[in-house]
Amino acid sequence: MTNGARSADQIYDILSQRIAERALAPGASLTETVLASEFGLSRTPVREALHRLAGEGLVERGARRAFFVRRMTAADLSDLFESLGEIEATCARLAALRMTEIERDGLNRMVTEMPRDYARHNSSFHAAIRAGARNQILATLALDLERRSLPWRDASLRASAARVEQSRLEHRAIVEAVRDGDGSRAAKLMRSHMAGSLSTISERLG
Amino acid sequence: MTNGARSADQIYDILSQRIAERALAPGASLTETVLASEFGLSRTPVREALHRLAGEGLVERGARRAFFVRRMTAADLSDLFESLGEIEATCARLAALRMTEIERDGLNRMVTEMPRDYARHNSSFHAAIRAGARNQILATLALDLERRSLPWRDASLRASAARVEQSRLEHRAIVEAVRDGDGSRAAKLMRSHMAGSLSTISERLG
DNA sequence: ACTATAAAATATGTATACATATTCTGGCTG
DNA sequence: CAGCCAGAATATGTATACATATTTTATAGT
Repeated sequence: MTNGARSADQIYDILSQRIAERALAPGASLTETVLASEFGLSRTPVREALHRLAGEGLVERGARRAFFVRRMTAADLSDLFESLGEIEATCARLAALRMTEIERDGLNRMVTEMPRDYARHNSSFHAAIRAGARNQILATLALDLERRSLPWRDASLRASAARVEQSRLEHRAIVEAVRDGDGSRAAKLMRSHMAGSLSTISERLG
Repeated sequence: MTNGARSADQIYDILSQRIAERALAPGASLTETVLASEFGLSRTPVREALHRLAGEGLVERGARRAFFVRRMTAADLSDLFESLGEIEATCARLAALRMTEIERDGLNRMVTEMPRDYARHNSSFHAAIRAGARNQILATLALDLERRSLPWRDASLRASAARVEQSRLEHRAIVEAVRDGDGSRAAKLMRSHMAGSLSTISERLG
């Protein structure tokens, strides 16, 4: 995620990360010339990075066509989180139909062991499901939406120990459905798992 | 779809359409300088359009980082069509849960009348379902994937009268499920409807 | 003839200057 | 004082020149 020979790619990665971490807050302005001098480059690669971010919905344009970090309404956020949940659910359904026995066993081992780093574990779990779905495009869409949703997640909720335990239980239930080859149950469980994991930030919507 | 004040947008629209119509065949090279002189513009807006097309997967890069119209393997096509089908199915499920009575009645009228222009009718039908799903992001994803799949559809199949009649029946069944508020049935029917409508071109994959 | 190597060709990557469009500001006018 | 019009300010849009990277081609040596 962090490399690309071209300066434009590096700028894209850096800005993308800053937005995800909210080092660049929603509504912050991103002007080509300012960024160019900050990075010690010309406007050209900065411009390319900004257009790319705009195409992915992380950045918007307003007066004087200036770029700024996207502000989202509650409805926008709801749509975004729901979309991500639906796509992950679709992947779970397909994974239930398509994973090999070996993959199913691996997935099962993953959720029965006690994870040390939950964030990492969670990421691996979802990656395994997406891989099991055998559809590169759906996997890419899920990753894009996830990145797009990062600046809007409620970090405090993620950290909660109770929430982590709850998530572990949900993961296990999903894996059980996958092992049974029960696609629609896997999808349903994944949908509600995502709905619970993703939570909007009610205050300061941008 | 055809307007945008900026030259870069116009170039994007034109190239996008040419690729969809296969006026630019898969594998055709798109060099910035050639296109620039063809459009009577400089490389800058052409460059922007090409990068945007590349980001959407219509165009790829190869030797010398040159751009060319994307070639797809059978597996790529299968993933693309499946993704589109799954997202439309998701929209159908949500529409079954969320459409108003008025919308359901409108949808029902749409599929009981005999359409004069089937392509137009089909497009309206899917648009209505997407609108009923009440999720702007899913709707946009569906439109993007549809545009991306256009160059690869088998036109001969679409024209078939038998196929049109079959589609009409499938539309009616979907509407029935939507009217019943039966989301999972609507999704299932939409999924198989899409699988039947979209067909890969086995010869000349690019 | 074949291989290695260096130079040319070719396409994009980047920098910079200028064009254009839109907002903001200030002063004029009613 | 309100409203409007002109011009400055500001940000992106476009054009063009130059840099860089990679592939092709030509050539020399064995």
